[in-house]
Amino acid sequence: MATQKSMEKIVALAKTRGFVYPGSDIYGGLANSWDYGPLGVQLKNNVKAAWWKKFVQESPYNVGLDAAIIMNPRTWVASGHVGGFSDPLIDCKQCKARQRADNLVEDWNKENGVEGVSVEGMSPEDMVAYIREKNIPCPVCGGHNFTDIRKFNLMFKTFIGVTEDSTSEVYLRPETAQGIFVNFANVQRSARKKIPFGICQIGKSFRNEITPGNFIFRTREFEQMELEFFCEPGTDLEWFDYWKNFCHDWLINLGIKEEELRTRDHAKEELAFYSRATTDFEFAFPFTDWGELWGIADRTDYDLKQHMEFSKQDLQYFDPAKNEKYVPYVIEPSLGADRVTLAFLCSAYDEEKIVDGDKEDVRTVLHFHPALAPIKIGILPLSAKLSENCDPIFQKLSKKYMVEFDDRQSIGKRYRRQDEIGTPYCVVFDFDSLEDNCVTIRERDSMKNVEYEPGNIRFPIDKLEEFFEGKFDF
RNA sequence: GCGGGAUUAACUCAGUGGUAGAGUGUCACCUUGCCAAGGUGAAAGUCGCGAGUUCAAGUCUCGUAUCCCGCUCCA
Repeated sequence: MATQKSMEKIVALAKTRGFVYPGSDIYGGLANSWDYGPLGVQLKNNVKAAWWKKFVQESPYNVGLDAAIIMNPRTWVASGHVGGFSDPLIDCKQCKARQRADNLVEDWNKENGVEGVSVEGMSPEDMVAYIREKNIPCPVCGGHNFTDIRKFNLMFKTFIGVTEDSTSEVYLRPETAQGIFVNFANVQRSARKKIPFGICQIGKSFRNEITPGNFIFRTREFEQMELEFFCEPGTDLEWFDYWKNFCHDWLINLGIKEEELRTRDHAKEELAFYSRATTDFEFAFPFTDWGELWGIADRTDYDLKQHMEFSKQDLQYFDPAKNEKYVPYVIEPSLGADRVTLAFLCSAYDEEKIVDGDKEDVRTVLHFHPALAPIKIGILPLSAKLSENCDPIFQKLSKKYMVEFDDRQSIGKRYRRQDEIGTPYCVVFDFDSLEDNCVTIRERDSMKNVEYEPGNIRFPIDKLEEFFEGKFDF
């Protein structure tokens, strides 16, 4: 019987066991920055490797890319981030509520049946003037006393070169996607790809979010795993469904449960300006009902067309079969590496009640898919007297797997510790091992010893590599 | 940016003006022969920071920093 999981417990476990620490901890932290500890980096690397394997290595369509974080600033003009990646925020002086001025105007227009007035073209000054002119009230308290509009650009700015003059101003990328779009022609040509094909990238992105939070769910510095899949216009909706299913299967095969996952199609009004269709996979995070996990968007030919216009380069694809040129459509499944790592952590977390006679006990266990488990095998001598006998086993297995040796305290306590960090197998060297050169292998999920052959739980030490072969594949 | 809360050992917290505490964890030694919490001992805190009041401040006052939660927002 599982007890309830809570974010506090998961965050506490993450810190005590070394998955995730608060960033800059000894200086009192830095808001919403987090550092991955020894187990966390393993876990996240495993998540990224599992994604790369399915989306690049095993894919007949996709290839990989690793583009620079700092790009030519004109990229962000073309993509619309310089102009549009900021929110015009306005505060009500009376009740202190903050809202987006454009939403305020739009909502008021809709309610009052005003048509033909587009907020899109308004400058912040225009919006303030419009709000004053129409006497638009604060939707929270009804007041009319607003501050001026402040624009928060969500892109981090920095400077190239040693002097901070505006000619060398650059941005940290707010999404990895643009690094793919600007390399579309390079990749297509050099990898000799025919449409349909995709380009995958894992990398850091930076957004000056107004409100980050919820542990590593939303941070200002985060890692994305994105695929931009280029296809012929008109086939985009088919491919949209194809990748939707592909993403779904990836999550399920790695242990996310169906009931923790749902899809949500964006309504027409909600769609970003570049998108024709968007579906989110949402995960049942403990801190909220559902949180966005994986956004799959049909970006049409918007991005490539923008870059064609701003760079004056021809990014059309020549289809030799049809003997025609076109700008491909793009399907973009975009996944946050930190976010999905958190989802796997939450999904794996469990507290099991163990009843043994009149003794009752709770075991905290992370039921990671073996491919994701940070430590694959715990190597445990039954008694500390046998520690040295484990050396050859450690040497052999550590060549292939991330293993951990532990001889502290009682064997039961060590099993619990390995359960708590999600180690799927423990190899135990006992006193009989000295005689028969065999060990027992204990399995995390069953808490039972694995049988080598029916009726026999003793494993020859020289057969261990054979046993573990393929056990951690995905 | 606004509002609220918090800040004492690695963690969770107790401590209402008079010598800095507990549990868990960690480490050492012993014990432990297959599913945690047996023994002995140890390390570990200028009580977020700075002023003030007082014979005396973790405790009262003021300021300040940081974190957390909520709101606005999320390409």
